[in-house]
Amino acid sequence: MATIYDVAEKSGFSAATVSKVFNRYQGVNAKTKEKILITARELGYTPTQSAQALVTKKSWLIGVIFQEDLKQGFVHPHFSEILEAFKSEMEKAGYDIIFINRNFPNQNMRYLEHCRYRNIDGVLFASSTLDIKEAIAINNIGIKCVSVETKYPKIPTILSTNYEGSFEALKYLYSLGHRKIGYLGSPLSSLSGIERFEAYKAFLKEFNLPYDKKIIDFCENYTPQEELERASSYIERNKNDLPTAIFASHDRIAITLQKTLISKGISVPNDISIIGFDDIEITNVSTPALTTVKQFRSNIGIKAAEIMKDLLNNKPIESKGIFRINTQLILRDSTCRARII
Amino acid sequence: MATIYDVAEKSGFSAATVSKVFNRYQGVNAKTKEKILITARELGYTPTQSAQALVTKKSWLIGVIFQEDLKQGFVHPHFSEILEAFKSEMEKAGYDIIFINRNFPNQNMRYLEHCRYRNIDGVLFASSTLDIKEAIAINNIGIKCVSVETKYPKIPTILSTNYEGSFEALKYLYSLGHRKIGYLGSPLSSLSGIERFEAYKAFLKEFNLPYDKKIIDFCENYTPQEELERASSYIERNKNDLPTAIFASHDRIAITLQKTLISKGISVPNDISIIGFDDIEITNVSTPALTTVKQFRSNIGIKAAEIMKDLLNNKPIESKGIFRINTQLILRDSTCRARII
DNA sequence: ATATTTATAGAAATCGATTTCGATTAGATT
DNA sequence: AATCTAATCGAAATCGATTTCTATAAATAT
Repeated sequence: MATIYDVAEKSGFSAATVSKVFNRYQGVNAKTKEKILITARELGYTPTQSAQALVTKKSWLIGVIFQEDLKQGFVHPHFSEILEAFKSEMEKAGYDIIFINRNFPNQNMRYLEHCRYRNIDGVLFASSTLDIKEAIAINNIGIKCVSVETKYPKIPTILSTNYEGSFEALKYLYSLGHRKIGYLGSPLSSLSGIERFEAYKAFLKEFNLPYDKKIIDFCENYTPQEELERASSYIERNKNDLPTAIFASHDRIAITLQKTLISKGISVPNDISIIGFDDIEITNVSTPALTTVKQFRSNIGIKAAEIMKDLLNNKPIESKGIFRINTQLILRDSTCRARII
Repeated sequence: MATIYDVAEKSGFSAATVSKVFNRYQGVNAKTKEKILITARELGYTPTQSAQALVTKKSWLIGVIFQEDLKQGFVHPHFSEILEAFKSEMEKAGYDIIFINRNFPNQNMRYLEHCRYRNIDGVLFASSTLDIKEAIAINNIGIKCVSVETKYPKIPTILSTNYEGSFEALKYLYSLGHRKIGYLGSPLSSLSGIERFEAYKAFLKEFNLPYDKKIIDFCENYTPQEELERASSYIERNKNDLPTAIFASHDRIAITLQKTLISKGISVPNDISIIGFDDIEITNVSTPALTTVKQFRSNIGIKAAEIMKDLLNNKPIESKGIFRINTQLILRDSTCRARII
């Protein structure tokens, strides 16, 4: 592999001048520049990041800390789309994405160490299980941090309008005549889970509907197995007096609920209307297609990238708090007017 | 950030000795080692990869060249799962994954240059649109290469048993009494597409069935729009004399076909049986659930990682040809016995 | 013709590691 | 006590870039 010295020698100039050409300094003669560029091409020379990083202290690397616990990684229908948009935006600015993990063989490397090892410029948190202390530690050594889904102190976070989106969905059910509306939801350990449930409680209050524990349930984690069990037990518990509508606070459990209902001979939406949250791909494939609150995942990723770039360029950002991305209620076939009893 | 010299100074030893401790040399006194390790911990020292790479010529970085054209990236249901398994295996061995892209702002960087820039140790090709020349060029500068889906000269490739899997699916349809079996498929530009269609042709020959152009069609690319158009025109063209079964050579078009049929009042599987290929998540959500040939994506990724590790360790590998991963026919609800006419 | 700017290029130090090879020391052997 | 060995450690070169500051040459002004 050709180095800067090879280019210097062959072109007849010094390494310093070659470097200047590649870093677009002014003060290099046009002919010199051209000659250097030509020999660089001839030799197939590209500056090496490792060597650059040593002196510039910049790796042009953005770490992503991903939910490792679910073993889903890229396959996660929500995060993967956010990440794709984030990656694409950051790449346009010259950054590469790398995944920060903790399974280093030689040493018991934690996230922080991995960041140091790679000289990471910035980190995107896309995990709901990361220890707060670890996030703070990473932020504290000067690495620029942005988060999606989870809020850490002093780290800007992008979130959908969970509250407003949920409220709108519930009002829609109300407008269809539903008065007994159940809730089956995400773990309350996640911020989104909390916000969506807050909306449910506020909705009940505003419309003078009773808070009925029997028709409210939560998962404790995001595993499909548990979701299936919760959906089954939910139906079992209420089989004699089912709600006419259920707000399921994320799509996968909504679909599971819907399938379980149908398998028990309960019609969706005729017997019971269902609204989910997320608008992941399968909502369109399920029968009936699921009415849901769409999250604009690309926008979340793009916004995260914008903030990250501002941080990296030391531009002032609006706040270190929460940035909201709008949601949208998507009407499909899993909801209809409540039957008059 | 603490450097090796900080550790050296504070511990009272030289940088050379500190380095030896971190690189598990023999020939360092146990007490010395302990003292150095302790001060390293106190100072929060982690060796910096950029500096290591400069002398060791090893980046511990594996590049992934991904299908950029579809703009799907991580969201791709097939590649993302392969990639997840590959990444996980490589990380266990101490490598990090990075995405090789071609949109560098400062220079018109191509894949090869990006690899040089990052000093990549190995590359996984997971793209069906990469120019062969670019792949060869990367391989030629000594970067270890492995590919999935697409075969490049001298680069080991992992592929599912497309032929056998397709053949088995077709034989299954035959065993259900189907004699007029259509084919709606992937672009013939992809190796998988070719192999699946080869199986179809061989099947027709072996069972003495006619090759009927009217019930055979291919997409030219993988866009959902085109798939919808093809599915519609396929049905339109054959509406007076539909096949009793169709082998759709990837799941998404199978689902599209199925939905289109149902929307026209044609029952799946009663009027027409459908088998797909891939077993992506949505096959289970669609109604009826899709019978399909499952690809073991994790196994593909794991195998790719194994070969990559062997290459990186300069172990001899079995071949530079194609490694096959078995498929499995998954029976669901989109197939049934042909009606007796 | 001389003095003064202005452009341009390079010498050398530096970044943070690794690695070779020689120096030193302690321990064993005679 | 002298010699030899083995263990341990460090000086210094090196990797491939960047960046500062100085030197030189050319252009301009006096």
